[in-house]
Amino acid sequence: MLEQIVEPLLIWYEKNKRSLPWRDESTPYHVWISEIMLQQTRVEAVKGYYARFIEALPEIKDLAECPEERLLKLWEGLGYYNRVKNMQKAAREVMEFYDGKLPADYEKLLSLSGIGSYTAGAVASIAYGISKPAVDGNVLRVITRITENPSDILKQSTKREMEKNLEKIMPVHAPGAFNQSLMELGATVCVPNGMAKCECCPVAEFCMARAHDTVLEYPKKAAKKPRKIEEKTVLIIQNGQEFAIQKRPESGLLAGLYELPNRAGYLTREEAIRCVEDMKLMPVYIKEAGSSKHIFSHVEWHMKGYLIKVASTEEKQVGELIFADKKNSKKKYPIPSAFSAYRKYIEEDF
DNA sequence: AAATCGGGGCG
DNA sequence: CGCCCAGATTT
Repeated sequence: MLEQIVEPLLIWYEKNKRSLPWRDESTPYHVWISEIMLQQTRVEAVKGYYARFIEALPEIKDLAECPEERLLKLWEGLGYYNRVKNMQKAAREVMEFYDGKLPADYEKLLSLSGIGSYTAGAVASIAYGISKPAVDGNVLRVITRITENPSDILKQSTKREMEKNLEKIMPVHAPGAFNQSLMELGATVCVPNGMAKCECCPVAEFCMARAHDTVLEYPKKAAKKPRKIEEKTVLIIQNGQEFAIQKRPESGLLAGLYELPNRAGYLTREEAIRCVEDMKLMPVYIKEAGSSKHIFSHVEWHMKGYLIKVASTEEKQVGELIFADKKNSKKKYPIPSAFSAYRKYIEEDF
């Protein structure tokens, strides 16, 4: 039954596919980089990062050898930073075990760091013409609508089932185009939030949800839990033309990136001053620097800031703190956008 | 199976 | 403000 969608989708895709940077030269490396960047990230957001990344690191070898600081800087703002760390780890595995070339084998791809069933399927099918599905959120939405499948698409079991079923109908002559046609349809026609453009859909005649007018009910998803809220006090510590930053832990949220010094909870002025003194610095001025909020997937930071000037010191490093120059710090240190509300205090024009 | 891990765009 | 995005890994 579902097999009926294959030919219409391939024909539709050939005529309607968007021109995207990573479709110009679908080398395995290019497909890989784009697929990792596109995980949980919109096409429009990826475009700029992709071009810059390929230019900076044109080959797997370059990625394998890139210093972490530079790598994180190339990724700054894309989020999910483990993606790029795993990618480098995989690049090193490829250099060591596969002669610097991504293996043309689904299981071997799957074994590399950061490559799960979706990315393995995407690289295998698009770059190597291997007949494996690539099931992402688009595909889950499209197929559950066509088949009126009531399964919760957030469950791993649903995704596995979908992969099993799609594998049966994969066209061996064009697996990459077929996978991309499903994603393209999901991204441009069978879009989420009740905005589906069924009048443009090449497979509308096969769509059960369309027939029964239940498109709005799919895909089914379990309700998600509310985010945890964390209150923080951000300290903008100024030493002449320098300000203090520190490196975050190597694991967990925003691992390995740089941040403004901060403490849990909302501190009073006195507590903030005391806090800076405990860093072996001498505060000479304090002013409130406003509130801000940053929302992550599963936690919210509610922040209040203090701008604190300290008595001049020549030290560049005081305990955990690094005093960075206003001019070059922006180029050098990856500082996530969670702190963007306070960025103005630490940049040149302030 | 559930929790963790970013950031931005859009209704 | 909540939803969703060409998901993977850890617990």
